[in-house]
Amino acid sequence: MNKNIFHILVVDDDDRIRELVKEYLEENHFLVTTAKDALDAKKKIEMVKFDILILDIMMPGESGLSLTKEIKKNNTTPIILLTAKGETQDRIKGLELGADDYLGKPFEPKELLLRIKNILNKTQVPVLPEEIYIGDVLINLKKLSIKINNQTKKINPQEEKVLEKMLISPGKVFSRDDIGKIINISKERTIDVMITRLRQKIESNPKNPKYLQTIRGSGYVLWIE
Amino acid sequence: MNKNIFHILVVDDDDRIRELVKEYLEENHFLVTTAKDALDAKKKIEMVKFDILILDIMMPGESGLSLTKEIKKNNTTPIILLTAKGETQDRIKGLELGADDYLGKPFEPKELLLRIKNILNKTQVPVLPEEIYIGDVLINLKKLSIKINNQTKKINPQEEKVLEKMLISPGKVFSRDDIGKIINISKERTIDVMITRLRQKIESNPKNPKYLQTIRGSGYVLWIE
DNA sequence: ATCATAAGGTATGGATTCCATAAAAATTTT
DNA sequence: AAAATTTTTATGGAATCCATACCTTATGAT
Repeated sequence: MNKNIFHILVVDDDDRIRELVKEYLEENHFLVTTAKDALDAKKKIEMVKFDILILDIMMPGESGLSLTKEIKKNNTTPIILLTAKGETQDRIKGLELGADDYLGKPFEPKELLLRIKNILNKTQVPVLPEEIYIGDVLINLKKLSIKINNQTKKINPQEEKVLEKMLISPGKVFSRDDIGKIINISKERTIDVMITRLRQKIESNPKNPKYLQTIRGSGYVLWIE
Repeated sequence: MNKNIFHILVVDDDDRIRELVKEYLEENHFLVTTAKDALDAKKKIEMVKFDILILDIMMPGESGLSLTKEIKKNNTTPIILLTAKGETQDRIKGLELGADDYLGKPFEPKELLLRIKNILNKTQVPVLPEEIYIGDVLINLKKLSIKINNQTKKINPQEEKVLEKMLISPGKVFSRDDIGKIINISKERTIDVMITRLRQKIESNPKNPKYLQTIRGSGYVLWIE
């Protein structure tokens, strides 16, 4: 029952907002699809089962409100509406039509995230604190820094991405393929190299790794404690 | 016009919630008063001008909805309602009666904080002392001066704005985008230049910054040990 | 135990992206 | 208009990325 990846559809005619939201949510471990108008959205909704829909109310063509009504007829997918600031009427209308929450533009991405989590019954979305200890290693994902034996090392963005995923699912074996998907690499050796580098940073004895271990034939695991 | 301390009234019949919210908001630099029912609340509203009211809908005696209606008659103070989970009707009713936002119980304190900040138009500025030491650097934001190695330098208004935000959230990574928003700039290089200048003022060795560090691929951090 | 082979580790290098900063140009303040 | 500040531009340099070649280690068949 525990789903790992939630799929969100973001519908907004403003390219900038669409991309911004997409990026932000992807950073936070959601799978994101976008649509630029109601028509586009409906097509995609037919094809894919989304976990949440985020609709802008003000759009050329069919409005978000109208779309909400239509969708809710035969679909219970939660909907969050984006409303222009101060448009109380829209908000009320939206809730009446079955929207589950609304957010006034302009909004903080973080706030959107909170509302999404709220709808998903909290806790389900993996959230990593900014600073994480594994054993005696202190990892700061935002600052891309790792403190070990009282010295601070830096990790690279790619390394961070992989490390982050592994931290979300410690103990899970990541195949090279899995890792390749995370950072868009296909060559196996390349992935090895990256693991090597990571080891040099998070292991006090990289040759004999304590945390980032190899599972021969399968891939790599992060062992925390 | 810049107010430093915002005063919030929390009205809830549940002692535990009242205290929890109070503590949390106080930690976040708000002044908090509580009331345990509508009557109590009205007394206090008469005596003090609050910046935000947080009302529980379900209370013995007069309900939060009724109280909202009453208050909004002769008062524009923003109101956030706390509604039981799933009580869509209450939410709609609340908004119709003039509430400014709602939050379903149970809620994350952090989320409440976000909504409060939203209502306060994000102007809420945590108070910084006029003079601040970071390491051996003495920063005076009002005077735009920086004392380092016994010599005093001047910072410019733009630089001050950015430095101030970073001082409020030391350790937080500011993307160029974040910084751009602070001083209304979009060109990335421009922001770099400004960071360079700031470094020349607050770092004893600007080429190898100790406080104002680059997070490649992400932005900049102020590191106050 | 030995060996052949499969699997994993790493040093190196070219291409690329990202950042620092000097210097000039534009703008605002005085 | 002089001075101060801010913005743009150009350039060099540094960090990161990906791939490849070569080396080392683990494993299982004999």
